[in-house]
Formats: sequence, C-alpha cells, structure tokens
Amino acid sequence: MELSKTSYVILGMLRLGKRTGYDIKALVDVSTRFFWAASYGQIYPELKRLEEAGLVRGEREAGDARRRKSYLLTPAGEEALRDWLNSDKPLHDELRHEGVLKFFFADALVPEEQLALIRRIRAHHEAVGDQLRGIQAVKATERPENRFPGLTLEWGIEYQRRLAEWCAVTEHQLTEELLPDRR
Amino acid sequence: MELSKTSYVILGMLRLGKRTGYDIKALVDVSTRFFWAASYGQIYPELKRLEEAGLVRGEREAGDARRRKSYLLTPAGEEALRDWLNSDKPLHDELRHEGVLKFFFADALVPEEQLALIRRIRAHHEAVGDQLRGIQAVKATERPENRFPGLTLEWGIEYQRRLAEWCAVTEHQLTEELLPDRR
DNA sequence: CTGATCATGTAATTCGTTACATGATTCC
DNA sequence: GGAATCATGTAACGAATTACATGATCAG
Repeated sequence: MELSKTSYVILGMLRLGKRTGYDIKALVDVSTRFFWAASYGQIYPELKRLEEAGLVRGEREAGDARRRKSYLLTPAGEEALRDWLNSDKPLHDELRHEGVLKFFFADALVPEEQLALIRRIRAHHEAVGDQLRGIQAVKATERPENRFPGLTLEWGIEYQRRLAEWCAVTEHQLTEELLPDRR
Repeated sequence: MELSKTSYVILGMLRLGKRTGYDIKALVDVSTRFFWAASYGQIYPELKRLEEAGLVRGEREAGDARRRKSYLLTPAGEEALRDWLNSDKPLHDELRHEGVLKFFFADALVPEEQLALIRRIRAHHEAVGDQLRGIQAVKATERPENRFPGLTLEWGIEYQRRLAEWCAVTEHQLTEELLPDRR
C-alpha cells in the first residue's frame, strides 16, 4: 500500500507519543511546516485511512466531553515509518519561491526597482528566520532523546540566514553599479 | 483581474521574444523549473486565458503545416508583468523537501541508518547541482542584456552546493560519534 | 459571560501533474 | 522508412488549501 508523504508526517509525529489530530496540526505548524506543510483537510481524513490500514490506533477517552480522539502508532505503523526513512527511492524535492522567480525576470526592471525587489526578498528571509528563532526559544526546553528536530531547526535558521546574506551581497553589487565609487 | 504565479512565468518568458507554448515549456524546464515548475496542462490553457485577457497575442504562421501558434506580449501584458515584479505583496515561498522531512524524524533510526540517510540526501543535492552546472554550460553562449537568469542559475548552483556541504558536515559529526578518535 | 483556544470534521475549490490522443517534421 | 523530436491540446486524477459548520472548555 502506497502512503503519501504527508501520512509519514503523521506517523512521525505519533512516534513521539499519543496525539490528537489537532495536536499533530499544531506540531506541524511549528516544525515541519517550513519544509512540509499539512492542513486539517489532510490530517483528519488521513488519520482515518491510517487507522483502517492498521498503522495507527485511535481511541476516544471515556467520559471526555470534548469528544477528543487520540491516536498512537501500532507496531505496523512504526515499521512503515522506518521503511520509508530507510527507503532509497528518489527524494521528493520541490520549491516554489516567488522571490527567486521575480529575480529571474528582473531584467524587465530599472536598476532602482531591481534593488527594491532584492530588498523585499531579503526582508522576507529575515522575517522567516526570526520566526524560526522564535520557535527555537520555545523548544529549548525539550528532551534530548530526540535530537534531530533541533538539528533540523538549526538547519532552517542557517538556510534562511544564507538566503538573506546572498540578497545582501547582490544588493551591494547592484548599488555599486548605480553609484560607482568616487574617491 | 488576479493572475496565478504561473501565468507570470509565461508573461516573463514571452518578454524574451515570440514563443510557442512548447517553447515556453522547454525554457521553463531548463530554468525556472528549479524554483517554479510548470507543465503543458497549465501552460496551454493559461495562454488561452491570457489571450482573452489581452495580455498576450497569439498568431498561427500562415502556411505553417505544423499549426504552430506563437505568442507575444502586448503592452498590457508587459505592464502586468512589471506590476507583479514591483508589487510588495507577501512572496509565496513553499518548500516540500522529503530529505529534510526524513532527517527531522531520524531519531527513529539507528546511527548507521541515520548516516546512510544523510548520504542519500547529500547525493541528491550533488546530482541536482550537476544538472544545474550542465545547464550553465549550455547557457554560456547567451546575450548579456538579460543578466538575471544567469545570476539565478549561479544562485541555484550555490544553493545546492551549500545543502550538500551541510550534509557532509553532519555526516562527519555522526561518524565521529560512532567511531570516536582513539590515539 | 465572553472571547480565545481546543477540537473534529467536511465540502468546495484551486493548483498542478500525468497520461493520453493526434499528427507533422527532421535526422539518420 | 523509422525513431526522435516538435507541437497542441484535453481529461482524469491527485494533492492540498480554504472556508465553513459545530460545539466544548478555559481564562479573564
């Protein structure tokens, strides 16, 4: 049976312990969202399918007026997760970056506009970097048996920093062309 | 009238001169594909819509047995392109990276498997980098009035190189832990 | 008591890919 | 003459988002 990548997000989150669909969404929003997003519209139906497939088990807490339903991984689910992690099938890698796209077409602009565009792109990456650093602060209190989420967050921060830096360098070059050094 | 991002890809490509839908697809596949992909299923219907909107004009060459239809930008199309480039609306920025996703969940693996995973991710980025360098060779003969496509390509190569390098560093760290230095 | 958050789910819609159908031209 | 490529298009499908509906609980 073929699972979507997003279903592995769910399995991976459930490996950390019992979780509701709501919990999973909240976790995704402060972690994998930056390289693999997921919405309620995917998570709830997918939980149902995963349960039918025997990869997760859901239970409503008796007497829980909130009719909350928590899921946990079955052994089959753990195996499916590990199989995916160890699989050497080509890695899905997709980027949709409007900033780079605009940059690609920037010959249509006059130099001042080009500069303004690059500044907007830089501001964007700085803002995302700030967001990630905010999350880092929250996560600072987490347990050490799961080190990879933290490493991934560091990677994300570094990634945004480099993109912003590349903008700064390009910005500098264009400025020099516009206002050549006079000494 | 709201245009999709992909329609700006089309407008941007047509700014470089008269092109058929087929031409645009071929151009996208060696350039924007890496940060904004597009397929025939989008391009042909979108060209029709853009023509109805008066942003492009299409004409079938008389006596062309191949029934080829070339499009070019109208002044309104050029304006729409420039307006988009200068707009300061938030930039769409979306990443779906299965490698990073697996890395995030890698605590479920034993160290040898973690190492193998990182190697697969590195190999992936090296392969994409090679692809981009191949394109660079082809593009080396292009005109200078459009400098930004070339800059973007350099950015892409650098981007892949850094991702691969980050994998190499992490790989090294994990190896050290597995086989601590004995002197 | 009221607004924020917790909580589950579905329906409509959008966006995009893949596969298919069809046929001409070019290169060997 | 046959394979690769040029060329246009559509239909079916899939993946994911957004908006909506509904209601409980919690903090002030």
